[in-house]
Amino acid sequence: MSIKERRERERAERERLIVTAARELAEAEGWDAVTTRRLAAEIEYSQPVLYSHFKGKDAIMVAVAVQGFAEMAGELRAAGTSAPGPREALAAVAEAYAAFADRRPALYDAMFVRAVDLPFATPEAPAALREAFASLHRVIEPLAGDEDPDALTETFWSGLHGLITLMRSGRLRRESHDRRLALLIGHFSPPA
Amino acid sequence: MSIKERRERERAERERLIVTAARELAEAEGWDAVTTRRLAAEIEYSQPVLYSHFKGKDAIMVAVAVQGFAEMAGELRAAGTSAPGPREALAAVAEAYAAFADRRPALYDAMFVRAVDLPFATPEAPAALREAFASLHRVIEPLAGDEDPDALTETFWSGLHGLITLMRSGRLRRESHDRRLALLIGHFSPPA
DNA sequence: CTTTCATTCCTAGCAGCGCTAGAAGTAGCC
DNA sequence: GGCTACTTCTAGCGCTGCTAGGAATGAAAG
Repeated sequence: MSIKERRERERAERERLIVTAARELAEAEGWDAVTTRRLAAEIEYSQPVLYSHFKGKDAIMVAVAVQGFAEMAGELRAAGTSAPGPREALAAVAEAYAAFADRRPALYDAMFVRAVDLPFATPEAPAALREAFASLHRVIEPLAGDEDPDALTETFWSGLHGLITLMRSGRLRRESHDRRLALLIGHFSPPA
Repeated sequence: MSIKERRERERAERERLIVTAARELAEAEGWDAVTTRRLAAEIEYSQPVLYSHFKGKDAIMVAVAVQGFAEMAGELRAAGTSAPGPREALAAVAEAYAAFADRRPALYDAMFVRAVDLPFATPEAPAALREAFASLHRVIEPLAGDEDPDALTETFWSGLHGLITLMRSGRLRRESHDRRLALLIGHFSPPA
């Protein structure tokens, strides 16, 4: 049995290598630069090897996205707990979200813009994704009043996502990002 | 001179034909189906003809997007004027925006998701685009209070855009769209 | 009416893409 | 050492956006 185990270990190792290479290539040059040929060269195997691990290029992007969810969940969680009041907590999590998107644009793309073969608003969604959403939910809920906390969280999230994607595509000026973010936060916080 | 004029007229006609064909193909089957070969076949000319009118495929998408801005501007303007109060006006325009995006997903994509070779937050932006934005601005301004109306409009717009894109990519459940939209509107309206 | 010339347009092809069939090589087992 | 099963590679398919170079067209000149 030990031979088989070793092989499975090596296989898993190579799978990690693929995901890491894809992520690094995407972060360095964008997802358009991540072609199956480039990726194969990077891991020093031939192209078809990729397809013995993943169904296709999209599946590789999904794997990268899942890594991203885990990281984001950690950062949002940290941001949410170290705040004095509910209003500050919301601001901290929102800013952490925006900072993550800004620091890891390619990762954010894989998570929220490109890959779609991923269950989102269901219990089958990846645990890390549900956890990241929960961090948002946790800081929204105390401010929900008589409103539906789930829908409110989704709405606030949409606001963040819109700010980020429109800014990144050059449709919103970067200079006024902080002002817009503050406005969004303000409009989802109690009236002072 | 008349011969040259006739030719220019025919050329302009063919250019319209290209844009229309691209738009119809995109709306029927999505932008992935709009290949230069498909498009050339649709207008019954060879591929290179497209490149004598447009720099590339992206430029064709930009032309389609500009058409979209004009239509959206008209619809938003109409929605904004036929409302009794400022709160209702905001709701009407927001719903018109969401309805447009829902009815013409491919067009919305060209306008706000894909094509990027287009000046946005500057005076050089297409007139129709600035007009569409102005319709949003017009209904936000009365509700701005002491806040910056420009930044507030951009923030509200981001909220709409986020709702739409996240829903369309399957990341938000369609059933609760109305509830989210109402929450967004409510949080940018006076406290009752 | 024919020839010249400029313009328009098409055929053919390049380099790249995601993906896959089938051959070649490698490793474990008897 | 020889057989078997698995792994990995080479080669290629059909597609993409885009372009060079030649063929056809039609207006102007003799």
